[in-house]
Amino acid sequence: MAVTATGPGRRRGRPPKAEAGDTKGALLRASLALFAEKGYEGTSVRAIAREVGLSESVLYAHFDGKRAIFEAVLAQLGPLSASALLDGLDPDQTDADPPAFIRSLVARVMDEWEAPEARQLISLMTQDGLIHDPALTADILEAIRSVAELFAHWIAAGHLSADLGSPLDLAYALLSPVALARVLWMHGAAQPEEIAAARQRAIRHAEFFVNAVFPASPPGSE
Amino acid sequence: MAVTATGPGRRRGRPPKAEAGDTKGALLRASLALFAEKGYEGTSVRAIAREVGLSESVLYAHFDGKRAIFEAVLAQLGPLSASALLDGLDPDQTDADPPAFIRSLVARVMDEWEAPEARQLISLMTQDGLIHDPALTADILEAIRSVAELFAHWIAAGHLSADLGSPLDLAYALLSPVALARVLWMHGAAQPEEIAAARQRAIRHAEFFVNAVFPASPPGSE
DNA sequence: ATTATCTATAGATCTATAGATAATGC
DNA sequence: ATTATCTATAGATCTATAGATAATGC
Repeated sequence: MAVTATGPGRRRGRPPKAEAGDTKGALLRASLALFAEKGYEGTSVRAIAREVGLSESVLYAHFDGKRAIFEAVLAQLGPLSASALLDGLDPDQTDADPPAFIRSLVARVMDEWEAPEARQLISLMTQDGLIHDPALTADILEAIRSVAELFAHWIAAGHLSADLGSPLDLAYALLSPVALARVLWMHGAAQPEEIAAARQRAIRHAEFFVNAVFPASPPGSE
Repeated sequence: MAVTATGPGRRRGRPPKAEAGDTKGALLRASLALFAEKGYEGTSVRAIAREVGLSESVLYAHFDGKRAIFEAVLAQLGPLSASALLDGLDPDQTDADPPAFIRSLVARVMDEWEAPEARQLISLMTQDGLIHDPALTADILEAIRSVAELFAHWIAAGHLSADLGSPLDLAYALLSPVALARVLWMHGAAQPEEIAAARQRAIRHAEFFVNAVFPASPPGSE
């Protein structure tokens, strides 16, 4: 009924250099968007090809098959996910004002998670059971552990009491509400208000945490 | 090659009452398990039928189609999900010892979430983007709000300081780490150790929270 | 010669329906 | 007559491959 492929599509052989374009990159981007929206099984090779405006078989020229492009999408996002919470961290600076450090840490991760690719990654994970992949939850625990070390350091330096809980307890109490805000609201199709609300939730949590954990810290001192 | 349907399967017409069984219930249970494991698109009507040991078309006798059985599965689990956090709550008792109430609340929800159906529900949600359904996140916020009222009450009654954050901040700080433990580790295929670890995380968090929020509460006083 | 696209198609699988058959309950 | 099952099949869709075609780069 509808003229799906308007006209003859495209000339038959290799396209002239002028209109070449980054087909492989386009396939990856389109695949991420579709897998994030519809899940792995819900996305057909045909749909990916249609999205980039090429024939289905072009995917097989660039990848071994459907599974291979899914894995290429994940591999491409792996580094983004590992973008360490604590990269380029100056120990002296963290000691100067732990509450300020915590506030800026949370603000920074929420910034990162706002990017479309980061949000599509969340949708991908909550679309295909990836969120229950032991490798992933191990990564999450690893991130929490690295922040736990920071708390251990602060306790040793006398910035905060050891009576509230272990460093891991503290790190989990700080980070898991931020992570839940990400999982629930920072998904691929999230509207700007949803994203803003998630950010607000995380920021407010950081504020609560600082109030509850650090003795007498002035809330808006910086 | 393999003799998939051994022999003629089953006699042709309506089965005698003796071997009747709860076909509809069996279809729902099998569907929940498969949707939770493989997702909606990853599950075929054929697979569901094979799981209950009947022909594919029997599903169409009980449901309008694949989508209809998915929705029936969800409808069946709705009440379980809404199993209110605070059902049958005695205001006097909650006032007597808020820390004890919080500890038992967290222990209680972790008990509920340990049930196979509750875990399959989590897998279902993280398999099909349901976790981003506005209706669901609204439900979650509603549960948090109901606990926030409790905190408001405790603040008014002088059990805790109003300086740490709003009642909603407190409720989110208490519940979201428990919810994240559920989402990450209390899935359909979770091993006993994983479930135990999630439970432990939640319990430890409750302990931390009580320590951080209530002035000088004896940890193991009950 | 190689690369990047195309068309055409094989073969599998999927949802859904039609129609047969046998037990049940009135 | 109604209900619960079966077999058979239609028609859609899916992944993947084969082989043609045209531009590129040596």
